[in-house]
Formats: sequence, C-alpha cells, structure tokens
Amino acid sequence: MLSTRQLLILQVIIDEFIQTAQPIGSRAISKKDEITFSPATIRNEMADLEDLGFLEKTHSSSGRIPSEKGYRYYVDHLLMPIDLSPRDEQTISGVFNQGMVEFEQVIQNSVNVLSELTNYTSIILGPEVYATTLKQIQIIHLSKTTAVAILVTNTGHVEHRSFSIPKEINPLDLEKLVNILNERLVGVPIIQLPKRLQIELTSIIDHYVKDVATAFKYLKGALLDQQPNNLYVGGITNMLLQPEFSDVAKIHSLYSVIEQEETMANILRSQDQGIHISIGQENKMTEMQDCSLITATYTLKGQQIGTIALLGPKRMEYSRVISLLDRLSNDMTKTFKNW
Amino acid sequence: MLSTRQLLILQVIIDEFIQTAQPIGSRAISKKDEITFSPATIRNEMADLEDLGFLEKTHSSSGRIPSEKGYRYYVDHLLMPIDLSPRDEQTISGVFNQGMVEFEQVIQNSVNVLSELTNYTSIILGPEVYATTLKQIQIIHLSKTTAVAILVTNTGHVEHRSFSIPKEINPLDLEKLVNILNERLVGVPIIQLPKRLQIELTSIIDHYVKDVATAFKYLKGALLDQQPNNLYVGGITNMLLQPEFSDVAKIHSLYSVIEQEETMANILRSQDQGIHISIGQENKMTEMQDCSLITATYTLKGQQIGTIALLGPKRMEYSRVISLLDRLSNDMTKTFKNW
DNA sequence: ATTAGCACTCGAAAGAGTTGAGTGCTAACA
DNA sequence: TGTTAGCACTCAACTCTTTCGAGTGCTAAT
Repeated sequence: MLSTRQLLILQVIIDEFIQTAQPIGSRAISKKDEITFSPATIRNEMADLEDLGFLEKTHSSSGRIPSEKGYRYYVDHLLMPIDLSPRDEQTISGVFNQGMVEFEQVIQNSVNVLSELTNYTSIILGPEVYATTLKQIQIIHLSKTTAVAILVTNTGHVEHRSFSIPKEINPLDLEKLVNILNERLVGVPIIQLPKRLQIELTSIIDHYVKDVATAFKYLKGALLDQQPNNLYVGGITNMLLQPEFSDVAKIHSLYSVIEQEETMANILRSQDQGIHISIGQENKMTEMQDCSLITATYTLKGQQIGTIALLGPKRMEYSRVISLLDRLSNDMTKTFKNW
Repeated sequence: MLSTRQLLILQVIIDEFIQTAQPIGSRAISKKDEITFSPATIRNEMADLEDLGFLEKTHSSSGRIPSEKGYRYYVDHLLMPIDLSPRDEQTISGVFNQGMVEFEQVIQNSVNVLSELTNYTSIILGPEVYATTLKQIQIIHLSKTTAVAILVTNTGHVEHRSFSIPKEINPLDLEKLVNILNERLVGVPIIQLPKRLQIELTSIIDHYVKDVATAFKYLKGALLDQQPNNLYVGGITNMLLQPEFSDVAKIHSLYSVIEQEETMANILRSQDQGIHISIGQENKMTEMQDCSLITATYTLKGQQIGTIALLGPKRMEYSRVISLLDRLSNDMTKTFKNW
C-alpha cells in the first residue's frame, strides 16, 4: 500500500520528531544521508502521506508531524528491535545482579531504573494477589489491648494491620485461633482469603471451637480490610521535562490520573500478556490521550502476575523503550523463578 | 514603631494579597470598610511601609505586595488565632473519630486531610526511631533458602526484609538465634539496634552459642540495612494550582527537593517543638525560597517523635493553617497517648 | 494632618511590520 | 512519466509601536 519511498520518509519523520519534538520540513529530510531525492519530491510524498492520514501539519505552512495513525503504523510495521546500548545493558544488569531476595525491592529498583534510563514515568503493578499465597499469619501483642496481625505471602510480601483487642477476648483464644487459621489457610491464594475466612471457617470455628468465635470475629475484621496497594510509580517529575507538558494544566490533569491508584491499577491489570502499546486516543482515560503507554507483563509459573509500564509523550522512543521493557520483564520473571 | 494606621494597612494588604495574589493599590484599600481615609493618605503610608521594608512593588507604578519582612511581621504581630471553621472542624473530627489503631494509618490520614483542606502540600515525618522500641523479631521461612525477617515496634510499625539463607546455616540455629535476640533486644530503641547488634551481641553469641554465630552473621545483614522511610507526602499536585508556580521550571526544582526524602526528613527533624514558620529565604534549601514551610510537632510521652508540615507559597493562609496544624498535632498526640 | 488634583510610570494587550521556514503548484527536464 | 527547480504564498514567531489604565509620587489647597 505504501511505497518504499513513502515508508522511508515516514520513518525519517517519526525518528526525527521523536528526537526534536519539532515539525519536520522537506528540506531537513532531504539532508539526511539515506535520502537521495529532492525536497520537491519529498513534499509530494508528504502530501500523499498526509492524505492517507499518517502525517499532520501544525498549521498550513508548517512541516509535518506524525499523526496517531502514523505512530501506530510505525510501531506496527517500521519498528525494528534494537539491542540495548551497553550503558542500558550495564545499568540493568547491575540492578539484577545484586541478588535481591525481596519482591518489593525488585519492583522498586525496577521502577527506579526504568524512569532513570528513559526519562519517562514508570509504573509497575505489583504481583497480583491471585498468584500469591498465604505463607503465615502471626499475631504480635503490642499492649494489653492492641496487637498487630502480620500476613506473610510466599513472595515475601508482608502486610500488617494493627487492631485493638476487646476485653472479652482471651489472649489464649487468640493464639489458638491463629494456629487454626495457619493450619487451614497456609497456601491459599490471597485473593481467596476473604471468601475462605468468611464462609468456610466461620462455620467450622463455630462448631469446633466455640470459645475462639469471638476472637475470630475481631481478627477477621483486621484481616479483611487489607487493600494491598501494589502500584509503584517512579519518575513522575520526568513529565515536566517533556516539551509537550510545558502547560501546567496538562500536567495537573495527568498527575491527577496517576494519583488515582485504583484507576491506574485497573488499566495495568487489564493488559494482555506480552508487550502492548497504547497511543494517544487509544488510551481510555481522556487525561492520558496526549500520551503513549507501553506495558509489559511479568510472570510466575507461567501465570501473569504483574505489569510494568512506561508513560510518556506520544513521541516516545518506542524501539528503545520496548527493548528495555522486554529485558526488564524477562529479568523480573527470571528473578522470581529462581526463588 | 509602626502606627496603628500603618498596621491596619499592612494587615489589609497582606490579607488581600493572600486571597488574590495580585498587587494591591491604594484605591482598592480605601474601598475596604475598615479604612476611613483617602487613597492619598494610604499612598503616603504605603511609601513609608515600603521604606521600612514591609512592602514591595513589582514595578515602579504597581500596587504593593508584602515583602518577606512583611510576612514575618504579620505572622509575629498581626496574626490572631482563629477558630477552625465548622467544616474544617468536622472533617478532622471525622478522621480522628474513626478509631484508628495503626500508626501509619493515622499519619496517612492526617497527610491526606491536611492537603485536602488546605490545597497545599503536606509532609509528615513519622515517629522517630529513637522514640520507638523493638517489640519482637520474627523469622518466617518462605522456602528452603529464603526467609523474611520481621521487625515489629511498640508503635505497631512493621519492617520486613527478605534474605536468603546460605546452605551452611541450620534452620534450628536460626530459630535459636531469634529467640536469643528477642530475649535480649525487646524494648531496645530502634535507633540503638545496629549498635547493640554489632557490639554487645556479637561477643556474647561468640561465647555462649558458637553454633549460631554464622547464622547471626547473615541475619545481622538483613536487620541492619533497614532504613525506615518515614516521610509521608500528600497533595504534591496542589502546588500546580498556585499561580506562583505556573512556571514548569519552578515546579520541577521544587519537586526535586521534595523527592529527596533524606533532605526533607532532616529539615523536619531539625524543627523545634511547637509551631514554627519559615518564610521564603528563611528556608535553607534554595529551591524552597519561594515557599513558606509551617511545621508542628507531635509527641509521645512528652517526647517529640515526629513533625507535620505544610508547604505552600509565601502568601499562605497563615492563621487558618496554623489552627489546622495545631489541631492536628494535638489530635495525633492525643491518639497516640490513648494507645 | 489630610486630601484633591495632576503629571508621570510602566505592564499588559492589541496591532503592524518583518523574517524565515515551510508549503503547493507549475513548468521544465531526463 | 517520474523528478526537480523555481516561485508565489502562508503563517507562526518575533519585534516594534501604540494605546490603555491602574497605579504611583508630588504639590498645593483644605
């Protein structure tokens, strides 16, 4: 459908625009080494590319900038995977070779390295609760009337929640109860915990061990209203460096979406396995429609347990960013597998 | 030193400027109910106030804006404490009446309510380590080779850290070790932990229980490199709403300071007991010299254990903000005391 | 001591002119 | 027939001027 020459021109324009954020004119294109024809020819081709919807003008006599359709075509057909630069390679290796043994540490480091290397905003959705299972429940008494319940998952994640112990609860009952819970719930996926606690155990405990029923009622409250916040964001201020966000209003609306953890988590959660790119209007959130979002997933035992993403202007360095995300999601997957 | 009339004019100008962020002219001042004299008189007084350094002009024929000296005088002499508005009152009561039992919850809620009510950025330094003591150490095995060490403080704070268990370590030794540690270290202030671990125990363990020495060597590593991050920030994007920060460069430099948790923590840590106000250049960080920082401290057992702060433009609503901080720090102190 | 009056200042907004990087179109060329 | 040189045209960005008005300081009158 597009001639080789048109593809070449489209590629040059997008590559150049990604670097400069400025409209590209025919003369500038003709100066490129790989371009052997004159500005006039280029102008004709550009006019055609514009008619086809791949390019846009900012005003009637301006150079061209890529349209969203242009980016989409570029990403789908023109992008060739590049190897990571030695520097990127080294930085990432450095992070993953330091022998991290904690989930949050891996994620936190990944968020940091991503935003530092790219100057975009990186967002990582932590391991999904349905892939992690309960390792142990512990109760630790802080005082006569307060205690903290600690929940450890197989991924090394620790959730805790303090609660007050009503007078009518016997500390021994509480201990007994925790033992029962551990017996029955260890290995259960976190996501099933509320249900399991609610239905299965309530009846069992009512039957077998009447005396801990009251204790259970209180402990359940403490265990249930966990809402694990597993969204990690890095390099938010990087957006301020992008010329497309020199407008405070834009920044503000974008930040307000990122701040809505629930919304962002849902967006990342709904991503398919592998690498996925949303350009501009392809994003559902209107506030993100000046941006591109590139996501990759990482897995544990073949099951997708989380998503890493980069948010930047539409003129992102797609090929580099894709390589980075690919490398990072693999490294994460590998790291988790080794545990 | 200043006449009543001058004080009145200074007060009107600052009050007005706090609302509008626009220079105030003599005519506008004369329209105020409490002002009974003519613009010409006001102009004379304003010229005097400017000579004394309390007011500034943005250009030679503009109205006046308060200088930093002006704000300082206002804060020191003109501010009268006001009662919280019913709405503020209600919002804060709502937060503190919900029976929170967890340290982090209290702080997180306080940060949120502060930034929501004020539209400034709120920063809270969590309870200082020297005021919190160790409640318990726990080791939970995740797999044959990995475990997570959990550290609970008397404030209900939980720190955790995964580590891998080298082959040469006997799990039983590890357990024995944890028991020993708990026996000896419970009640020790967190800040002394590294020292205690390092010096006192190393020798004791070497003496008494040779077999756990190796285990200790590894566990120590896991316990020592905790750096509790106890800085909570809310409403960072609020700064974008202030007209004095319509410039992206300013925002960026300000954000970069706030992001340096260590720096911010040190600033908050060095605050005196009670409410303290730093206006503009009074702030040490150059990036914050367009801002005012108002801090209040909260206590546990009479000892100052943390700081809450509001960061905003120099034309902050000082009286309201002070009332809010005062109320909030009291509520926090009270809440912690009740536990 | 206060104020009315007036000349003066200066930023902000609006308009005019200039520049230059870009275009589209036409006609000549290989 | 595809390519290119040439040229008129467009428009944002910049600069320069003008106008406007909200403000001032100063002086003289009350």
